[in-house]
Amino acid sequence: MTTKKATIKDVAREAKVSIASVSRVLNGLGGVTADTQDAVRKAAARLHYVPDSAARSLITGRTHTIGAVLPDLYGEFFSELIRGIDLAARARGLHLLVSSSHDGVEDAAAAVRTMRGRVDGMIILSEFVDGEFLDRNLPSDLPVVLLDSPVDSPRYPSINIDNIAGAQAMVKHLLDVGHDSVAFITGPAGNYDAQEREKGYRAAMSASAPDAPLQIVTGDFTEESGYRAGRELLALAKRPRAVFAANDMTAVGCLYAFKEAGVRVPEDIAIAGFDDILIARYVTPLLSTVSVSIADLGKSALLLLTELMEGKGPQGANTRTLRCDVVVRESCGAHKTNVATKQPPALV
Amino acid sequence: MTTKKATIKDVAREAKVSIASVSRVLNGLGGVTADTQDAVRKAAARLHYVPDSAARSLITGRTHTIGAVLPDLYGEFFSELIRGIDLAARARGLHLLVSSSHDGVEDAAAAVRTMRGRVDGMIILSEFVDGEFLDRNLPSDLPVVLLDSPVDSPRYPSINIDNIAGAQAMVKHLLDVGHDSVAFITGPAGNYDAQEREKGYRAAMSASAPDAPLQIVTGDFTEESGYRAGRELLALAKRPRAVFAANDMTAVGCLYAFKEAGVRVPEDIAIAGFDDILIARYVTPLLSTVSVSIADLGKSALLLLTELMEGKGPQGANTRTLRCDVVVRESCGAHKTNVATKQPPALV
DNA sequence: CGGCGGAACGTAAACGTTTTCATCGAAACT
DNA sequence: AGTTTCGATGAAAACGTTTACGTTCCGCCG
Repeated sequence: MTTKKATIKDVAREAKVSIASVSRVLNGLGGVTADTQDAVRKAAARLHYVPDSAARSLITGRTHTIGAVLPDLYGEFFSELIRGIDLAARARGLHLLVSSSHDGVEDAAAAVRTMRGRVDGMIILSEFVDGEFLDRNLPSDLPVVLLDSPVDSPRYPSINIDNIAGAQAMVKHLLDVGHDSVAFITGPAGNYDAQEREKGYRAAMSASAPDAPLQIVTGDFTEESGYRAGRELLALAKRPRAVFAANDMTAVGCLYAFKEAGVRVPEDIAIAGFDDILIARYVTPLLSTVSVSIADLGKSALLLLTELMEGKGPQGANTRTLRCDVVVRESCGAHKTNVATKQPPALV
Repeated sequence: MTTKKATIKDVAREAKVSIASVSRVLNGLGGVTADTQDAVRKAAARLHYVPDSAARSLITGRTHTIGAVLPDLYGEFFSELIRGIDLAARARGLHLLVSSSHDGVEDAAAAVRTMRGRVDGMIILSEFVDGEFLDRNLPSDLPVVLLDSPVDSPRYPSINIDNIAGAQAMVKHLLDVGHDSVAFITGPAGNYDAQEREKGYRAAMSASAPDAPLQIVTGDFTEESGYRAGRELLALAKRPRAVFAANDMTAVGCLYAFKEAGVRVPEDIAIAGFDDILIARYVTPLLSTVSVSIADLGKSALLLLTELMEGKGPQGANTRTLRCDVVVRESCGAHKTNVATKQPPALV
């Protein structure tokens, strides 16, 4: 329809006012007669005027865009995380610039740097970033919120999942149900979440079953590693009564190993995971796990970021923690109270 | 570290040259002595200079950003789609601005409009858009690629999944295996994909089993609707030998309905779905389905978009179609000759 | 030796806004 | 009525780039 793109000058001419007045009207700054407002609005509509965001950014220094840096976009976790961020961002009129799939620290640095100047703030979830990394790659005045990061610096507030408490609660649950020995399948060596979950396992064991031996086999968050770990556990002289895996995919792999060997779950060995991925509701038996409200994580992150962007320093603690909940299904061998949990997640 | 943000002027002063030369060097335009180049590069590095993208966009009219408009970000499909787009975009040095979760046509229009001027091109997947919608909400010179859309306009090229062929192939497979009657569970009434898949079903039936009755029950892509549809099918006087569901979630719901009723799958009734979601590999029996390379869809879309952005009109047809493949697992009751080897190592 | 072409580089205009400042008239005090 | 105050408005500067256009200088050919 529009032949060329209309600028603020065109609108001013059309409305027979100055460009300053047009700007005032369109930004709702006040100090303009109702008549002028009307004239400007009409003219703008007539010309299909849309303010040029580049010019606006140039002079105001704000982009109304926030950046999300993630290690990947695939999988439930990131998918839902970014959805939570996007929803909260749109509610505030902010755009979302995403960047993912960083193979190494250099790749991540490049991603972060190219976002510089294009965003008003960033939400970063990456194993590669630490305080020094940020100091080096970002302007000191750019608000940043870290997700799921061990960094504890006053300059960079972070929001973490309460892995320790969640893991601890699940292991305690397994013990309470009557499983006197609980083994643990670890996650990748360097992974922060995995380390925290192991801490929770150790804490629960030493608190509730100080005499039971600690049985720990290594995994790496993949289903395959869970399968291997399952076979390893079966080969043990003294089999554990229950297994707590660092995440759900590992638990599922372990489950298949047991099934294959004819070991019944949960009658012979109980299994529990962490994350509450969708699959947990579709395997047989239904997988007990620890659930995290990932969308909430994204939303909280964006909220904190906007506070930062509005100049409010991080109020209160600079590290917030997100609660997680034990979800009892079938695989942990507890009484089958709530089977209704296999419903798909209709809405959030 | 840096006290203030350095501008091109600062670099020019530091290197004792003009800003024009700085620009030339940094953009690799040539016409500059090796000496000057060196001086500029050194100065820029010393000051941690990063060009202001807003100023650059203002004068060049390019943002090096592409926008992705999706109905949602949740679920495997969108998750992987956006990942494919992001990967391809980064490979070309383009940024990705996402916008999702549009409840209605007005919401979508607002999203599309606010992106105007912030992006060099857009990839749109939305049931709300048609040619008229785009004409109304977008500048006529903005390159756009439509995904999975019935719009067939020379101005707006689109990339579609070959739903018809995929559905047709799957239904033919079910018939070939020996199931003489195949029922169909539909998707949401207005959904384009769902309609195409139904067409495929009808085509296969009339081609390979013209005498068999068409048994069609309605669903809406949700697991619950599949469950209801399953019960409906069981109540039928003449039960079908096989069921083809418009998507995997529906198929899974149907599967549960059968299981609950003591009907064996695939011995009593075979089931097949569409999409090849992750869950298809975890239900019992393993779900046969039609797989689509979603990441490829995203990648193709971005490729086409970049061609458009570089001025090349849509070469060849303005509608491209992406192939899909029948994945034979257990639920369709075929002989387990070709158990695809791309499965996770779990259940064998 | 004079003019000429071209390479290297600088000056300044342009991009489309926001915002400060000045101007002007009218309303509101004394 | 004179002065002040204030609200509405416009002119112009500023934001940080890219780029068209000059300028300078050098080597080269006639």
